[in-house]
Amino acid sequence: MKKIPKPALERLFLYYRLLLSAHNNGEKIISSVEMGKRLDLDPAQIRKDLTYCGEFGKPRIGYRVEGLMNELQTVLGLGERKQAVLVGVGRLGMAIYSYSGFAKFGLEIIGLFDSDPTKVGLNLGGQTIMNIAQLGEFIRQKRVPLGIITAPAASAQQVADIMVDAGICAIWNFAPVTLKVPENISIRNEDLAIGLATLSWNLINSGCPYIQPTEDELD
Amino acid sequence: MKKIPKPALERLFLYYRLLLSAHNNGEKIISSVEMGKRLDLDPAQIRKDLTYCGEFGKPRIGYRVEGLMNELQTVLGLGERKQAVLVGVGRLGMAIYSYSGFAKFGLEIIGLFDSDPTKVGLNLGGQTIMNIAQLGEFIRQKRVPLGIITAPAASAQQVADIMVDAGICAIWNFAPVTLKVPENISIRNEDLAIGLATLSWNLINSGCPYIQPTEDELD
DNA sequence: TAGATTGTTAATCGATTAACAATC
DNA sequence: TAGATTGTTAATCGATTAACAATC
Repeated sequence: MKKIPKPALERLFLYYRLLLSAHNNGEKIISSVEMGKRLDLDPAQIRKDLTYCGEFGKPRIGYRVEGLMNELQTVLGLGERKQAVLVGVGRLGMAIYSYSGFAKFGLEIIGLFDSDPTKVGLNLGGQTIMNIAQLGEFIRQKRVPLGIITAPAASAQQVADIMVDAGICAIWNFAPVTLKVPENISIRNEDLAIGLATLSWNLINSGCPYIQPTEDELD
Repeated sequence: MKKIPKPALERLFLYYRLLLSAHNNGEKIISSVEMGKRLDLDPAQIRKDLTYCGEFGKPRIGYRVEGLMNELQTVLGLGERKQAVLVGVGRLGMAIYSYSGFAKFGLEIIGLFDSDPTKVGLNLGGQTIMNIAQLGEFIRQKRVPLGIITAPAASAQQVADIMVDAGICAIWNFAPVTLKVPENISIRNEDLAIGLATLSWNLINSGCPYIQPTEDELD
C-alpha cells in the first residue's frame, strides 16, 4: 500500500464525492480539468493525487466516472462497515448520530453513551443510551473499531482512555482538547472553534465594511 | 499586519485556548516546552508561530500567560463581536446555535433562517426562525459580516449567493459541497465527512484487529 | 556565574505547480 | 492525422525542524 500524504488523502475523498454525484447524474467520463473546475483545484494536482489509487485515466479521453469512483471507494474503505460508539449525547452528538450522510460512507453507530443519569435509558432512534460505565465492556464485546467523542472537553480524555484501553483503533474527536493517545491509535480532531478563529482573523484583517473598527483599525 | 501562514494561524488559536485554561488555573508563566507538551507540538514551532504576534517571551523565563493570552486575543480578533446569521436550522444548526463555547470567542448569532415553512416562525432560544426570503434584507440592514451555512448541500450554493450579494464578508460552511464565491469573501469549510473518510482509510490500513473482512460482519 | 529559554537563521522536508513526452 | 489529456519528472514553493547566539 503506497503511502498517501494527508492533504492528498483528504482530496481523494472530495473526488469520490464528486464522482458519486457525477455518476448519479449520468456522466460517464470526466477529465481532471472538469474536476478541477468543480472543486476549485489544480488539474495537475488532481492527476497527481489520483496516481495514489492506481491508473485509470486515458489520454485524450479522461477518467471513467464509475471506474474511478469504485476504485476510490475501495482505496478509502468507504464501502466497509465501520461500527462506532458515540459518547456524549448532546446536541452535536445527536446531530452526528442522526445525519444520514455518514451512513453512505459506511458509518454505523451501534452504541450511544452518556454520563448524565437523566439521559441514560432514553431511547434515541431505536437505540437506548447507555451508561458510560458500560463503554469499555461494550467495545470489547462488540469489537468496535471506532469511537466518536462528543463529550465536553473536561471528560474527553477520560473517555478516550476507556476507549483505548478497550482496544479501539480510531477516534473521531469533537471535544476542543488535545487528547493523549498511543501513537498506534489514529485520531481525527474536528475542532470547530479553529474555524471560527480563522474566520475571525480574516474578518478583522480584510477590511469588511460590516465590521465596525474599534479603534486600532486603519491598514 | 504581517501575513500569517494558515497552519500557523490555526495553531495560534490552540495556544490561545491553552493560555486561557492556564490562566484560569492560576498559572502565571509558561514555556514553549510546556506548551508543546500539552499540545503535542514542537516547541520550536510554537516559538516561531508566536513571532507572528509580537514579542513576549523572556529567555530563561518563558511567556507571561496573561500577556500572551491578551496579545493572541487581539491578533485573532477573538474579543470582537462577530454577528452572524445561521441558515438551515436542522440538528447541526441547532447544535452550533446553542453551543455556548463559541460565544466566548465573540460569536453572536442574531438571525436564524430556514426554508422549511413548518420551521419558520418557531422560537428557538429567544429567536424566531425567519424565512430564507428575508435573508438578504436582514444581512444588509443589520450589516451582518458572517454567514453560517448548515443547510443541505443542494441549497448551500443558493444560500451563499444570497449572502454574498447582501455584502457578507465571511462564510462558515458546513454543507458538504464546494461553494463558488468571489475571492474577496473568506470561506471556511467544515467538511465533517472528510474526517470520517480519513479515519476510514486509517482503519483499513492499520491492521485494526476489530476490523474484519466484510463477510464476517454479515448477520 | 551557570543554565534555561528565547528569537532567528539555516537546513531539511514535503507538497504544489509547471512542463512535457506519451498516448489515444 | 491533429489535438486533447494523461502520468511523471523536475522546479518551485512553503512549512517544519534543527541549531545556536543572545539573553536574563
